Amino acid sequence: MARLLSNYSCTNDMCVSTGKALQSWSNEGRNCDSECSDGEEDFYYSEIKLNTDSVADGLSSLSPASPSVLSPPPATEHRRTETSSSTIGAKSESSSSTPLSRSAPSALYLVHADHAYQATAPVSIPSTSSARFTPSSSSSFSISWQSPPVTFTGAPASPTNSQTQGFSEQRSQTIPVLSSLPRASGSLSRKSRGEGKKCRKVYGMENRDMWCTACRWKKACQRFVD
DNA sequence: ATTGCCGGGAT
DNA sequence: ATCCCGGCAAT
Repeated sequence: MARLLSNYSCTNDMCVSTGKALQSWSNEGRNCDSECSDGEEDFYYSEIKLNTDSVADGLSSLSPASPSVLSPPPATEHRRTETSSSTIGAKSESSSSTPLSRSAPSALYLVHADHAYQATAPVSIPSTSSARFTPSSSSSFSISWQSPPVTFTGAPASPTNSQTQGFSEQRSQTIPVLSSLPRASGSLSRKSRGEGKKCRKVYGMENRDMWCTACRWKKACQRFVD
């Protein structure tokens, strides 16, 4: 984590802020929370689908120098561009959008991490894709997360086609179900506290910048609501 | 030891 | 209002 931070903030000289490296980092990560809180999931999901394919492709052909596929500038740009439009806009932009960033190890690492989470979390949702997207094969990359975040929320009635559906849709479906039936299962209701995995567990400490706002603030998680 | 989150503090 | 952490309970 330490190295991550150091790489992260000081990679470009945008860490002008004195000791607030960590903070600026987390903020920089994604600030579109107020507006994207809802579209957030959507955004992720779509990106994921796309990335999954890209990754797969990249893996199969994996050219030594094909960042265009593995680390699509748009994706990265998406997250950072807006943020910096106020003060460090010029700075960060120039440093992050320049070809240099692509060759910069830190940048690469960063991108990898991003993809890792993006690819893993959602990827584990579908059961079919996992067949060809085995963890072992992905290990060649840098993905090493826990598997399936999703789950039993709809376990009893899992058959729901929550595969192609939008994330938000899936949720709206899941919630009602959850509130209407599973609450009473005596055997299964043995979880008094941490119901499912929350942002922290799913994304991990190193990706703190993609937790839901509440989780970042140590408040009750609002993404994986119980 | 880790995780989720209340209560409270800082801006 | 936004952002974060100390510290606790539950695990």
